[in-house]
Amino acid sequence: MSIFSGEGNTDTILETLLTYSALEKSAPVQQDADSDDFSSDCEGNFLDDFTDIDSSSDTEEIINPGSDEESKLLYLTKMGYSEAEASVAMERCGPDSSIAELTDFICAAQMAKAADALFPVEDRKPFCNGSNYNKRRNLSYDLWKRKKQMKLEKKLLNEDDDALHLPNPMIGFGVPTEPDLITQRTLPEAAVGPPYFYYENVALAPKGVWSTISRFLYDVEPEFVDSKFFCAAARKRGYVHNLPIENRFPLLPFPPRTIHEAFPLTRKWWPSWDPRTKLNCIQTCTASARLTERIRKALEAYDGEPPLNVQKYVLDECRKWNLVWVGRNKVAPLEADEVEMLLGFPKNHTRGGGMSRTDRYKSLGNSFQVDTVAYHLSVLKDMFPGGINLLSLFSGIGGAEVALHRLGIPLKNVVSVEISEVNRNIVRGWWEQTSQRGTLIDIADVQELNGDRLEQLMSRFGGFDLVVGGSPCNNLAGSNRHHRDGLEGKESSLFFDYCRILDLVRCMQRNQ
DNA sequence: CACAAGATGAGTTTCTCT
DNA sequence: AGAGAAACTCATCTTGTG
Repeated sequence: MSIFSGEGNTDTILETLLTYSALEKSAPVQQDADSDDFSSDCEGNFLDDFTDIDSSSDTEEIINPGSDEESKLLYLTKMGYSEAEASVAMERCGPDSSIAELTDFICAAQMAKAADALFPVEDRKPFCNGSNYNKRRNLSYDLWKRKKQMKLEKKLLNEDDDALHLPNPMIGFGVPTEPDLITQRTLPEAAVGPPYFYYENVALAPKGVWSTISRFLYDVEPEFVDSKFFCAAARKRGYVHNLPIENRFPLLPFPPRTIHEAFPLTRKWWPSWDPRTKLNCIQTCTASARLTERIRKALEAYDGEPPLNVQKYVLDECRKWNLVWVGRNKVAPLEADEVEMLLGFPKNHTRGGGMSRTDRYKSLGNSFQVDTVAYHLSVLKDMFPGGINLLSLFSGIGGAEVALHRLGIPLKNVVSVEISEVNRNIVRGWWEQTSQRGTLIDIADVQELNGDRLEQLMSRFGGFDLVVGGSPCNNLAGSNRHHRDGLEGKESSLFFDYCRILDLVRCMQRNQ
């Protein structure tokens, strides 16, 4: 079994990583904080380190004892990498590879297999070779053994990263409506700004994804928050940021927090057997007219309450498609402007500008919940009374910009990177409509934002105060039947561009 | 071509019931 | 506790229509 599972995107990721590590600073993936630049001084340390390692303990195969290869192997294992990882890396990178190249390779490999890191043992197929009696006799034993092994691994895994378990209730360090509030945390030293950064993605990503994200973002513990504590719709998201968490304040007025408050007219038609008070997560697709018609017909056949099986069918569909009651036996999907309101955007924010109805739902479904994000960003208001310079990656329809604006934090200079032209139009339109006095620069492709371009922008603005980004979730989201490939997926791997750019900004800002 | 509708589960967490 | 059921999820691909 190869560490690279053959998905074509790993090359690109590797490339990104290599440019990223070429910055000659401590890579955030690096586990040992004490070795800042191991590529230059590791050579001298080889033999010293070599002596105090018990080389016979866990080596399965000895390759040329005393050779350069083995020294590297030991060095890597001492750095905390497994022996398997180290030897694969050496095999792939060749005998003359430096330690830096090897660690780069390993971290790319770890990343590439993050999704299936759950059960790293090779496929056990207890009866792969035909059908003899003995094998059949062993079947139940094998199954039992396998089950036991799985249980054990699960247990180990759980104990291993229980720091990344989703909190229940999902309130992160706190939300305005709940009493439990954490106001103190200690950030890893490497994470302390400037600039401040704020990264977002779906909370329910495949296993291992969030620990990878956290590892790449200076080991900052993600804050998992469900936006149902801020509005009438659920939205479970993880946020990794280095902002202070004391003295946060919410946007006012509070948005409606139940379906009935948000849509008072639905109350009249809401059947008693539909217990929902919150909507589910707003997604990118919406129910068709024909589905609502099917539901109407299913209900029409009954005078009073429909039988339980019909209730269940209707409720399941309502939950799946976020339908609300708009008439007798009539359900309907949310209108786009209603979604805008739920997510905290101004009405008609996504209207016009070349947006089709489908586009509108898609852009909204991919966006921030403004009140949630604003609550986290609110701490910036007192710190930057004169306004901030913002670097906004994967801006979408400008959730971060809207949040800061609604908080009353002036936007001095905003560099916004967004691939979709209609989305850029939306943000541009909003920018002009709200009479912003700062400068908005939009860039289509993150790849365009290389060191030179950043240097040019930063010298013009004097650096960035905040780097915001919610990288694509396509390959992480549960709704994706086809390519839920994890962080190495085609779109979701852009996360590593967020890291690359954030790192560049931090590095340049520090050296100015 | 643009747009809309319909078909397409799995992976995880959370709830429920012994 | 723990096994099984239920609930939930920032989606993609193909087809139809104008």
